[in-house]
Amino acid sequence: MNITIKDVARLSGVSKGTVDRVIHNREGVSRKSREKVQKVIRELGYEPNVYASVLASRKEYEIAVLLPSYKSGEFWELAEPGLDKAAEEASSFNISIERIGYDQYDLESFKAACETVLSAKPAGVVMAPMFKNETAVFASRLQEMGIPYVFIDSKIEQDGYMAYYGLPMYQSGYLCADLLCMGQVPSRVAVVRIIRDKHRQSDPTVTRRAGFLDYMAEHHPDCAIDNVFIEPNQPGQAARALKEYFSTHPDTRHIVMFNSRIHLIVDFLERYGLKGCRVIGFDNLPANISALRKGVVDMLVTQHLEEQAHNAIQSMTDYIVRKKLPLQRDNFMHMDILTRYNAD
Amino acid sequence: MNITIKDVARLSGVSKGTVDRVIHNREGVSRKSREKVQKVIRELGYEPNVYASVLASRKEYEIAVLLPSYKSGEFWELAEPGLDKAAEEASSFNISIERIGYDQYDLESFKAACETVLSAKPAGVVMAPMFKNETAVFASRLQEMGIPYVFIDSKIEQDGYMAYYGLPMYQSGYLCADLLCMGQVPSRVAVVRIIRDKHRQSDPTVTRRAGFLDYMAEHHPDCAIDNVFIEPNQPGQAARALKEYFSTHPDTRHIVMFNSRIHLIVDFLERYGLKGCRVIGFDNLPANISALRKGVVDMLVTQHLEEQAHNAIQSMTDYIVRKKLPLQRDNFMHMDILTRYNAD
DNA sequence: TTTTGTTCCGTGAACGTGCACGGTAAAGAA
DNA sequence: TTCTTTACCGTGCACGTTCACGGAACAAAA
Repeated sequence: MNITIKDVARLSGVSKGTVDRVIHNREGVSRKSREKVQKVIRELGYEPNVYASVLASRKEYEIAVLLPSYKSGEFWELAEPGLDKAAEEASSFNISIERIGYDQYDLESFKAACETVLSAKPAGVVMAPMFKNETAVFASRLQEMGIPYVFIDSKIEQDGYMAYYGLPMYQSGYLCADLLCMGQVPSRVAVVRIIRDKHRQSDPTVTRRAGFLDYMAEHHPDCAIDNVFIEPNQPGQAARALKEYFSTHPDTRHIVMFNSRIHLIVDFLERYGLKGCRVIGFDNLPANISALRKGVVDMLVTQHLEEQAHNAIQSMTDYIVRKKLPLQRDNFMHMDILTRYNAD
Repeated sequence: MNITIKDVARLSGVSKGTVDRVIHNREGVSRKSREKVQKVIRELGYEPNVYASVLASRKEYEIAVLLPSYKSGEFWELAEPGLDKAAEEASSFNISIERIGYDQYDLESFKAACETVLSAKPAGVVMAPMFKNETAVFASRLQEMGIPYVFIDSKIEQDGYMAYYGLPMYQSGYLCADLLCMGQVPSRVAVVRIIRDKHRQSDPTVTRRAGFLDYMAEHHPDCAIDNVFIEPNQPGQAARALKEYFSTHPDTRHIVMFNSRIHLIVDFLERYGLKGCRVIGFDNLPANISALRKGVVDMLVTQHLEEQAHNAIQSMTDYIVRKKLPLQRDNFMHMDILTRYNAD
């Protein structure tokens, strides 16, 4: 039924050992034999049996996953289920998943994490580029060592990555603006931002905000866009900042936040009781979902981080096991709109 | 490293042949040996190596997929990518996917398809129940023959199915109503329906409509709900029916359709040029997406049919290969909201 | 007693691949 | 000539299963 290495060997007039050498690009084969074998492989459309291969080779591989560490309920936790699932699938190929975390606000910790990864000499790396420059440096070092890597969430403008799985950030901002304006065109929008993010070099939310602002400029150029800065680590500060803002702009009825922390302002919204207010945030954190259910937040635009992680690792195992590159290098995944009625 | 059948055999004081017999519930093992082996397997946490197993067994399995046949661009075509993907994954386990189509409006063709499936004696069946009663009959016959089956899209109230992958129909109607009313509360809504569907016994859209009507009754009891019936096979008839409706109700500004055919009314909408109209439909057919892009349709509530198909087959192969039942029997998958800005 | 049957169980050859090992032939060196 | 080196290549075991085959032990029948 299926073509085996033996068939290839027979038709090439060599032994399966030689065919094996050709398949794995090992030395010890004459030019003539190599070409003949390659020809037969092409003609027969021979594909090695992955399972026999895994069974026979006792090699163990390691994929390093380099993502920001997180506290429970934070954005990056959403990747966890995808990593788990992928880890289970990969384990049957003798591939293990090694997770390395770092503080996404501390460049030094990122550098240290990179060193850890490099010294482990993994078979592949999955990462999210939080620091633009340092990621570029790290990427080129990986390339030198011949280690393939894939990006998730966002990517840096650079060649050499094997794949990218993420969502179109710009469009997500654009979409958010469209949803915000649906049915009731605002005259004034409050954009709540995190102070610490003001000076970050590479923040996906920057692109997202650009999409938002472009939509507003195109469709509702007269609408005023106000920034309200809050401090995530000081509970209560957010409420105060917002209270101050609303005391000077009592007619604002539209609020957005471009990062995953819309839940930080639910306390304020609940207590202050702004009615008829439309609130839109991003990402399906448990806290955000419950705000949605309560009706404090109207909509969430979400991505499937767990799917991104899963696909990333899957493409990596596919490469390790059968040297197959993914069909597309850049994979933009769909974004979902969540309301209280489809938050499940 | 890993526990093999040999380890189990050694510790049970029998040969690997006997262990194999125990694992596969074959006869020819004394009660004593069987219990001893089972005990050792439990204690060691032994799990058979799937790949060695597939390699050694030259058995071929077949999964029958029983879905309505479709023309290009119709709803059921959306399952195709998921079936393809699953077929490829399954093929490495010597499992092939056999697709059997039937006319979803013709009971006899469904019965014939069922017979085809039964006579093929597949290892498992994946199906969508279009005809309630006949599906129940078919299901019980499968059960007699010991063939497991899973439902996608919708299910019948009956025990014995292995799994179900679908979306919460009722909630999707509820959600649709919420989206329709967002920002601009309607006084009158036009529900466009297919004449042929009026007398169907089991139509998912019935449940969907119920969710919609409940929402409207709860939130906007004064809103009028009008039915407009159209005939899908007579192009032009839809436009005429709608024109007639709008001549008597010129103030209607909200239109919904609960099946996947919102694209049938784009011609009318474009030509008639109703402005400020909010139009919501279901399912991401290419024609619907393009209507979304054109701005004729405002929103689509969609399910991931291809994911449902994929999961269904995957759970079936998992059962065939390693006798593992899915974690959950009923799997409600998420519904997406699509606007022109996240239709990708 | 021998024969036949039954129940239980072990043996060993596959499945398709990877890889260590060793062997052969040709060419060059002594 | 004989020995060494080099380049190439085949052989055979291992991976963890499955399953056909046949053997052992015992009981029942002749």
